[in-house]
Amino acid sequence: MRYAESILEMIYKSDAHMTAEQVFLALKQQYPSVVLATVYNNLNSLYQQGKIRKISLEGYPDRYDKLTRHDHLFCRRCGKLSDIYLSDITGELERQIGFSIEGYDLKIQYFCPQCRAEQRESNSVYESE
Amino acid sequence: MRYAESILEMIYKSDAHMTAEQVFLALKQQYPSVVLATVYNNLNSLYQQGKIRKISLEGYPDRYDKLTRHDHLFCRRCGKLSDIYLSDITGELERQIGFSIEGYDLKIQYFCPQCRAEQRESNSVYESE
DNA sequence: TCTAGAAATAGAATAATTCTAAATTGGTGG
DNA sequence: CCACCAATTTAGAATTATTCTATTTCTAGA
Repeated sequence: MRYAESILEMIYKSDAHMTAEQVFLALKQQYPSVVLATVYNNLNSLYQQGKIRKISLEGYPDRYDKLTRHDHLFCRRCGKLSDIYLSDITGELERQIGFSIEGYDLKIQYFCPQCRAEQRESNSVYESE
Repeated sequence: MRYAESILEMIYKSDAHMTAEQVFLALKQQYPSVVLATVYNNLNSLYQQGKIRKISLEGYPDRYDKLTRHDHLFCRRCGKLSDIYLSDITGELERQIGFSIEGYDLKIQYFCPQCRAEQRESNSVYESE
């Protein structure tokens, strides 16, 4: 795992929700010989060890994220993902469920301001269902 | 949208978190001429109209689900997805965030009892990190 | 009945991810 | 210092899910 440390650091320093491809491109700057499959190997291994998060978004490639507690806003229209810091509900969940959990992903669906505006526009012309 | 009603009904009657492929196979029983692309078209259109949920799981194809409020338990090891009924926190989220949302997906990561057992087994032989 | 628009079909294309096999690396004991 | 082993990386093929394009079929209204 020659690259695991660099990848981990990269993910923790950024809040860009990087895809494997993006991690690959960034890593390539430092290690030009690295290939995409290696990045996938490393990311999967880090994920399995529970050192990073993996975020699946419908219609977009998987993204990797730090474990640092935070939640996500996901725009249903343009797919934009942003961080939002809400209080940690792990304890509450465990109490309700009755056993311990590894964590949770809270993805809040909304329409970002921009998409909201564009939607209003199109509605004013044709009244869609 | 000849099939939209059937698909919607199928999703609402089942709690199997069906993939597009599974919906396709089930629909084929009734309409042998239907093709997978049509199922994708219908599912996407239903999703865009906000009539069904789409669940993305890392490493598995997308699944479709009813809107009926419920949350998910996702086994980090075997990928099994099960429903869990926790109280609706939409109002609370909106209050914390300050604007209205379309909904939310709460995916709780855990190790299911079976995987928990298997993990204990392997740990008893080799102490892994 | 004719026409237009919407949806379905067929199958090719794309994109993300995994897999396989071979080469490389790093560490260990002789 | 060398040989060996296991783990990792590399290269590129393969797989899988999903979308796209072009063509055909369907349906409702003129």
